[in-house]
Amino acid sequence: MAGESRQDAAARGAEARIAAIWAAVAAIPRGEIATYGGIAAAAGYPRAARLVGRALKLAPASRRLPWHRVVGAGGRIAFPVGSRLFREQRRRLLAEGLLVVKSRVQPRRVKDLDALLWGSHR
DNA sequence: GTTGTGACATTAT
DNA sequence: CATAATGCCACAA
Repeated sequence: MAGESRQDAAARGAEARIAAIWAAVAAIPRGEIATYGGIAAAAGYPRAARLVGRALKLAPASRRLPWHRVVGAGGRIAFPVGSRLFREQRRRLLAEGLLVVKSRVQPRRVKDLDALLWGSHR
């Protein structure tokens, strides 16, 4: 029987990786973020961060992936500051209650502890 | 088959 | 903070 070539196997493997990455991205909870490296590791391919970027670029819009929740190391948005995609990602993150300052997503932090302890109560 | 590039990361300088 | 060097995977020229 016709065995598959190495290239065929490689292509098949690539599809599996892409699918695993899409699944990992889809699993990011609303209001939270993950890094490219983290997604790669979660998908079972540590140190393949670049693959994540490629997978997202190839993802069809119909997939409705929360791609905006994927950021670079240290919470950095991976697009050039001011570019169309940069603004789009920042807008979506802000819409989920995340704070974005200078191309960087700020760590989740209690907004106003005083209010939580004293103010909102009555 | 080699080279350059990319929605990246990590470490060193 | 910026650069450079490596590692990683896929793809185009």
